[in-house]
Amino acid sequence: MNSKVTIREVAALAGVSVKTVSRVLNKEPNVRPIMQDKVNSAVAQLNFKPNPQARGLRGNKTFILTLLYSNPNPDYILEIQNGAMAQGNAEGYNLQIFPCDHKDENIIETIRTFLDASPQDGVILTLPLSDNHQLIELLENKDIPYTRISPLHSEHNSPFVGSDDQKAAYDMTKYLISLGHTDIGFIKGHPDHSDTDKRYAGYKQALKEYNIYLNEQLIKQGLFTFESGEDCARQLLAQEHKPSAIFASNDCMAAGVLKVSKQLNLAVPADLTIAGYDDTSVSQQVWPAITTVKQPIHLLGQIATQKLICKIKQNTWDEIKSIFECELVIRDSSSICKN
Amino acid sequence: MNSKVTIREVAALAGVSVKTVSRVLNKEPNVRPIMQDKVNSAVAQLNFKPNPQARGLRGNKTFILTLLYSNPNPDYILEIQNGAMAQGNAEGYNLQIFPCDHKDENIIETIRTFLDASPQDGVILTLPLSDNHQLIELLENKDIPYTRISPLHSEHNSPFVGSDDQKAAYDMTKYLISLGHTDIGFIKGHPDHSDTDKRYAGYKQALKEYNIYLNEQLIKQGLFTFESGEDCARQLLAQEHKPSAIFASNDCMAAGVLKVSKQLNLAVPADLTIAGYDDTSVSQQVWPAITTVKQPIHLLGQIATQKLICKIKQNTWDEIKSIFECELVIRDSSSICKN
DNA sequence: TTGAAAGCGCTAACAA
DNA sequence: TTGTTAGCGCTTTCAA
Repeated sequence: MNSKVTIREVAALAGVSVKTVSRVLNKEPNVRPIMQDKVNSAVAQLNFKPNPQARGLRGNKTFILTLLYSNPNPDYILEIQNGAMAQGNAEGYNLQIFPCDHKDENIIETIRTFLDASPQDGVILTLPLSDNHQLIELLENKDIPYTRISPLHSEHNSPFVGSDDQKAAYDMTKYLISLGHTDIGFIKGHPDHSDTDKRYAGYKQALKEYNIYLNEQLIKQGLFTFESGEDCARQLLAQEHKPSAIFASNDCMAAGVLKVSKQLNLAVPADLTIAGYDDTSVSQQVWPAITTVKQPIHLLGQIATQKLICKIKQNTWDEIKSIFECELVIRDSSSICKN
Repeated sequence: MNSKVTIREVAALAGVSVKTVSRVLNKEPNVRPIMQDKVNSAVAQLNFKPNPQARGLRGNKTFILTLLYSNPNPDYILEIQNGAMAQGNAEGYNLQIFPCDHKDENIIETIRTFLDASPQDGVILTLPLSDNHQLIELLENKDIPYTRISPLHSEHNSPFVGSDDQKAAYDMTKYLISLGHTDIGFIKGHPDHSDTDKRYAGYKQALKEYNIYLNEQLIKQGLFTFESGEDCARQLLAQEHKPSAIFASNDCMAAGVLKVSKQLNLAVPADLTIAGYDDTSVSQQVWPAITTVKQPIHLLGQIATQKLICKIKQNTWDEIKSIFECELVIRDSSSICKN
């Protein structure tokens, strides 16, 4: 399927041995500049592209990275994917995907089969797979390099990236407090996602800092789905002591809150301030648009990939972890508390 | 990175030649069942997985399919991707992705470079790339098998899949007419997408069938974006002769229409019926939820992949094209015309 | 600094 | 029906 030019033809045209061509291609030392020029011009003239399969076969490399995901949020995944692709491509790697279902009991076996059948140089894990211990053990046992995006803990000295969810949730809560809200409902995310705890921690931290009593009645357990957002909102708004603001752990759930508010004839933001998390398209496309937190998702995908490639090549020293700041995106669903 | 067991070890354990192992692995004829059993048990015992790279190098195959996309709709892409993955995986192929930007002037060069550097067995094209003639020529010249999803025309006898957009838009328009609407605004999609024309044709077809005059004032050119939906809605609703229903060519734009209606204090669906297209998450997460058209996206990805693999293997005869029906998803944004 | 030859794991061609 | 041998395109010995 690829161009038919081989290293032998390049060598012939350049008047050198194949090994010299190989050396130039791989930027190995100990080649005289004159030779390099000869080779480079032959390469250019023939439009030669080394065959990655052959390279891989010999060197046990594939130049393929795999993104493993099991996440219902397409905006998130696609942005991670694009970030990973951008970085990988820049460094000569291609990106393979493997969608899986983290609720599947046999997920580990499925992934094991996949890994056995599809050689790759490394794997990128997204939530909630980043926190799957069995999966991590599998990768460790198989000695496959991997990076994780937004895991809860560091493990086995493997590189990871994340965004400072706790700080972002803290900032958002502080922002809501600055608007005069003190009865701030909070909808937690899915218990399987480590993000859930970090966001909740940020919320608590802000309340504590401002000496606001943590009212358990205002905390509801969501599942990151629209429906769970609705349910929690109904519970929160049915209580005697209603919150004047609700901070949902993601945009989907915030959209659910918005729907319920409208059904209950609560004006947003006049009667109820709503905040979400993730800055997904839905947060912009509802009305009023939802105030939210924007994670640097593209960057997470990019840096995760960079770290992975570093680990694969083992040739440059790299920080094991990188945590990035999020930013608040203030939209129309939040305003000063009228009480 | 893969298991270290080679075909030679299997041959040794089974007491046969490597070629016989190879024959069994590839299900070639002319091997006695006794031999097959020997080989199979040795394979199982050693947990042998043939190395795809080596296989590929010899047979000039990679068992990798590439999904080329340049589409701002993450819900759509991810669903295509999952469908393609499901099918590919079932047939022993892996899926690689290559996101690109169809507005980039150098897109063809970018793709050419990618194709040269990354061997693959075939390529899947999504809109709007499915209609890019230069790209198709490139693939034809390089003799790389490809399938296209939802292209406007058939070309070079290459397989494609699509959904019957015209019929779906026709059905939706008919449904709106059945509710008593006659002044039905229509917001077209991006002119670069072939879907745009098909959906518009369906709209016109229904009007014609019901002898409803096609009022050019009610037709607006959108761009598939939320903002363009807003703009078109503002134009439509500022006119003296307002539509009682608006059919937007996708959900994003329909969400824009919904926003504008609310800003203009028009109740939906009481004062204005809204319909979208695509059944993306936003259509479910706004309130009221938007009546829309659901394409069998997963299936499109799946069948496109199936056809591609057929073409690669050239061993089974397969219909060059498959067109699937869409279904209407009636939600809360549509109701009987009160006039 | 350069090159010849061996071989990565597999399959195609040919021979037995 | 089965096995032997060559070689896919590249990189890695190891020798010059």
